[in-house]
Amino acid sequence: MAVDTRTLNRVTTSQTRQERKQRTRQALLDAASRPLTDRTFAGLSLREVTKDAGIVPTAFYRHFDSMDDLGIALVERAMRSLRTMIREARQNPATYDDAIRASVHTLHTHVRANEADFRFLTRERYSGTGPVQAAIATELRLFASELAIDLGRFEVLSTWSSEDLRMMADLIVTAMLGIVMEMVDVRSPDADADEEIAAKARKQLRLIVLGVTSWRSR
Amino acid sequence: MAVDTRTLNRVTTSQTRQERKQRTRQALLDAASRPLTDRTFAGLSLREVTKDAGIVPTAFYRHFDSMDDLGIALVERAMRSLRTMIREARQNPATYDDAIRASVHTLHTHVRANEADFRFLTRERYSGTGPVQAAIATELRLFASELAIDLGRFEVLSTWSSEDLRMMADLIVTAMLGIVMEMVDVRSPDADADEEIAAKARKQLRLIVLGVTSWRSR
DNA sequence: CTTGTTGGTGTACGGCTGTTCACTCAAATC
DNA sequence: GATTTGAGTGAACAGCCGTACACCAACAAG
Repeated sequence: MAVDTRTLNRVTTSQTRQERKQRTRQALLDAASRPLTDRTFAGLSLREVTKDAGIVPTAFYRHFDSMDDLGIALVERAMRSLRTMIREARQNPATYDDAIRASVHTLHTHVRANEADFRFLTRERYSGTGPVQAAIATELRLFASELAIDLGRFEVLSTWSSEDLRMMADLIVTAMLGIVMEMVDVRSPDADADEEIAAKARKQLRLIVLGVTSWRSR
Repeated sequence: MAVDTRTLNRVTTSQTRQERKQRTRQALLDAASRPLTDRTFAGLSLREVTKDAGIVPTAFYRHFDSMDDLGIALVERAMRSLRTMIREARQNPATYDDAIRASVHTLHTHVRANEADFRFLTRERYSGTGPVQAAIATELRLFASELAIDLGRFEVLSTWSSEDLRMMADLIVTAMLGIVMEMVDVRSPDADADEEIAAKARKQLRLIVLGVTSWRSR
């Protein structure tokens, strides 16, 4: 279970100081990620994390100021997953129905490939107040803004006010985060259950997009 | 800050045993509710709650088997708030646009009147695994089912499959829980900010409803 | 080759945690 | 009026928590 970094470091000779430090830093992040499947970040203890990372509690401070500091590092890592996904989804600006199909497929693939990151984001998003939640809120707001800009590029939406575009983007983000939660909370994820959730996602997006076509602003 | 139940009980003479027990039970629930503004339920300790309730830690077990048990009692209390709201909203089966306006108004009023309950529900909903989250998930699923049935009574939706109705109900519930989160997370809630959020809620619902009118199932 | 830097160690502390146990004493029951 | 019941008490426990401190040993820089 617990990775013995000391042994690991001893056998792998001739590594620069920076390499070693980065390696244990990663070990700390990994050790913190693992239990988040069934517990909140707030429920982690510094001692537990350091033990799993294979270092002594006091050595923690060589890498992070506090657990909150580590938490923010986790947010950044998870957001990198999300941004990678968005970049891929942005590649194919097809028609609406194609875009929906492609987007949901991209979402599904990335969520399954980076379950831990997405679970972390969606779970921690609402869990009370704290630096971690603040960081997530900021990133997600930024993300919704970018989506609003993307939406504005569609012809039907070219006349919409930025406020309305933002409203629509928020609805989409909220709905899709709900979908992510469902995917990530399935106990034994099989292809059938996944397809069912994906179908639901497509329908919800289709419902929203259909609303757009018959929208008359104010 | 901390209510001294002992003193309180001493001055108020001649109370039956049941009354006294219920009174401290309530004190425990209240003491548990208070810190939930800025912390997760999982972050509460038995000792802290009993201290705030004015009893000794060991007396806790006279009322609840565990903190999780208390948590479930909190869920039940919060769901009573939600159900009261729904019952009121169900009273006025007006046309779509009126229904949206009335529903959002009802939502806004009840959330502001029972902030603690709604904050608890929306916050705890996603926070990891546990009996509390399971209880919330069950109640919310039940709630979405009822909404799906209500939706089916509208003429435009009479031909929809129950599966599609459920999909739509889930979208509405998710979107409105997002709205509740926004309301409940505003630091200093003034009328203007509230109206802005309410306007957003109305638009999102309108967008969804508009989608319905131009929906062609499969 | 010497010296300074630094990631990791081990001990120790005070404080908080859930739970046990034997107890009191007032209300409820007989 | 005597007896039972049960909510609340208070001391004690083993265990975990974050963090301060002095120390070591290996790498980096001079």
